[in-house]
Amino acid sequence: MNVRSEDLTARARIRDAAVARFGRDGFRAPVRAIAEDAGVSAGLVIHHFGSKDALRAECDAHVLRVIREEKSSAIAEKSPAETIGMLARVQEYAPLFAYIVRSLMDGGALAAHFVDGLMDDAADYLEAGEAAGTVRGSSDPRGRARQVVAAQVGLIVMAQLDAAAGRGVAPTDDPAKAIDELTSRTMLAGLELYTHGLFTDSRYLDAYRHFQQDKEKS
Amino acid sequence: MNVRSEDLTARARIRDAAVARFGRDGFRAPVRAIAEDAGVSAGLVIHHFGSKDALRAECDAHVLRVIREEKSSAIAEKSPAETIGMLARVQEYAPLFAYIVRSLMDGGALAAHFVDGLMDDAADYLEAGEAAGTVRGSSDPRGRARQVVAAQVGLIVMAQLDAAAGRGVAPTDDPAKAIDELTSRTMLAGLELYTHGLFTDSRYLDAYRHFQQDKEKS
DNA sequence: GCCACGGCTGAACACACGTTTAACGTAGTG
DNA sequence: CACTACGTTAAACGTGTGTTCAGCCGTGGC
Repeated sequence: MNVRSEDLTARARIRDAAVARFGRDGFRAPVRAIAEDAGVSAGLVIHHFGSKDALRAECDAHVLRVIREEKSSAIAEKSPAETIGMLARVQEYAPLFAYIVRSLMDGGALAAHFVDGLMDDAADYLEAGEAAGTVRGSSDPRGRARQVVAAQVGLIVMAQLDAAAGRGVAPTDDPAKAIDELTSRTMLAGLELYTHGLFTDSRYLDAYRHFQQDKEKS
Repeated sequence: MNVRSEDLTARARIRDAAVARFGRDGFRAPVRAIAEDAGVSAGLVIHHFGSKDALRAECDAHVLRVIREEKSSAIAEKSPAETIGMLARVQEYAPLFAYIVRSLMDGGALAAHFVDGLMDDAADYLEAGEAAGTVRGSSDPRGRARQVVAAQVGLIVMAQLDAAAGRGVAPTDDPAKAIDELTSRTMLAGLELYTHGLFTDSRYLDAYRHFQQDKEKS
């Protein structure tokens, strides 16, 4: 955690450099750039990992491992929003967050695992909320968890887009600042939405339920 | 719209082939593949557009143009969900949708414009709903629109991730089917969320409001 | 009929990468 | 000391890919 890069074995230094590079520049970042960051030759990178793809797989595994450690170390009373916010806020984890965002937008395997984890967390958290009486019941808890996580994922992707269009900070550049911008811009609306809902009555919901029933009959 | 590819000028054929290829395989698709799809040589692609990047810019412009036409031709009474659903359902527009999704995950400039458009639509739609009494008031209409669009964007991205992980259909492969899968899996939960909200009371919202007030004082 | 021109092609070029290879140095071991 | 093993490097290799080039072909104008 708090070891200096000098203390790490070359293999670990390459891995960390790769995570940082991939996070900042995306997965098209050249092996040579990663090697330079780690202070080694490009050949050594291949020597240790076999190929660039294998290096990326190792990065995936490493990121996933750190996430799991972080998760298990924190008692499971955190909300998914806090999980994300925490990951981004702690400056030490900024490279990890950037890497995850990249993986998200690349459609990588890690991203699928990551959102699965987010959904599990969200489902647990919502269930706990139900038990505590702060969260409403749902006829589709899994779908609701997906919905909640999707909103977070979408906000991150949109923040990345805004940054590419010259507005705001990219989550892959300065995760902490990006998350701050993001929450300050949508937190109020989001909480209002989650507190009062969007519609004034249940006619849309009823309409969909009837539509579903008709569908089953046919 | 309904012209056969034979009738199009080579330039237009290349453009259409590029949109389709980019949508299916992503922007790393080789120029030669696009050329082959269009039945021309790779050189001609460059001859007409100057460079691959310029070709992509042209594709962006074209997609944006078609979207605008489609939008203006439809009276502005459609919900954002319907806009997306319609885009994907109409099989003719499937390549466009795939292209947009790719642009979304690539962080392209088009994607930023596209979500801007979605947000404008959502804001209009919600405002109309407010006027009609079916949608609640909001203290941050813009933020709410962003929130609603983010949920949609997130669901699309997550569908793409699921497909990459071997679950479900990729929006870039079969947009119509992917959207169907997606709605069947989250529509009920989403409508419940938008109808009743997530929380049983306003304590989270109140807490955030107080937090904001305290922040302003200091 | 001939000329010019623009659409078009196939081959060649240039470059950026991932990967391979041969060699070097150094630490540990008999 | 010799020898092996391993971490490491610089240079070379091969390939995929964007782009350029020289020329072909058909069409319209004089």
